[in-house]
Amino acid sequence: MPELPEVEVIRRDLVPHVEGRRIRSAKIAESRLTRRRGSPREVEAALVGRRVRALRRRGKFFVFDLGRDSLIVRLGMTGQLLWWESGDGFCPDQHTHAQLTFAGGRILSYRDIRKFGEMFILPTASVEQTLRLGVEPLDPAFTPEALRRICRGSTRIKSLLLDQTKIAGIGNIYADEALFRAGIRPTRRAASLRWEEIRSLHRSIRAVLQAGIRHRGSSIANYRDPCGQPGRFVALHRVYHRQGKPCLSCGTPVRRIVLGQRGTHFCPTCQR
DNA sequence: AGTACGCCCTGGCCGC
DNA sequence: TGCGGCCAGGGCGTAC
Repeated sequence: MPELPEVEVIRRDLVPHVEGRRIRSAKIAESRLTRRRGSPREVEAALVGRRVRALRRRGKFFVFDLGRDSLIVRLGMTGQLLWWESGDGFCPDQHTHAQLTFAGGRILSYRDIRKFGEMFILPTASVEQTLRLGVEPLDPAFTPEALRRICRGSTRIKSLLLDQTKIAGIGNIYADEALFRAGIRPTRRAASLRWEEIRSLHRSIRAVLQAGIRHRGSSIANYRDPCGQPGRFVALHRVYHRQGKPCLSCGTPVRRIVLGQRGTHFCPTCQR
């Protein structure tokens, strides 16, 4: 399940390969991929012959800047971007739904078992307004004050962390991990957080995302980097998928509840 | 405005 | 061994 850290790791791995390189051919074999906007043929046509000027990230989205247009890719639950060339072992299978061949012959494949991901073209100038994403949590603009402004209303703090229009890039894993590190129960109403708790949560969000990047992401099931390698951060999870196991701080069994249709993990002793 | 629920989709797992 | 049924869950649409 790629969240901000996984997308950032993939982006950094791909930048030296794709930036400045021209797309020689494009094949999109699964029409579901382009469901948000355009058709596979239209997306292919917008890609062929274009040069990747920059590869950026916005929340959980990749933004391939092609000049006037940008290619937007979101991995959903099981999407993978794989960088390879013929002869190095990778073999496209029935889950490989798109393939971009770059000048020089190397290939960027999009593989996605559950097809929750998507791929579409936007005019570069309208990317920001179309994606409608909140603040980047690793950007200097994300201050404790900014978090406090977001923490309004009666929504539960975990649901708020998952709301991409408020903060971009946090998913289920990093939300649970950030709340544990901040000692805040996921069911707390956002507006009830005290200033000290907001500052602590702000620190925790940034720390957990940076740790995720440092350890090359969390591989629960399907996450792989562009070379097919899993991330290591899962070994450092303190609550996520640890239900029933002792809390690493106090020994209380980690509890799992469902909140906003999401599995939610927390320590009932450490998180108040 | 917040929350619940169904939908998309498939592999993995459980029970029989 | 095999098969039906359920579950995971990001984001979106719909309903209350």
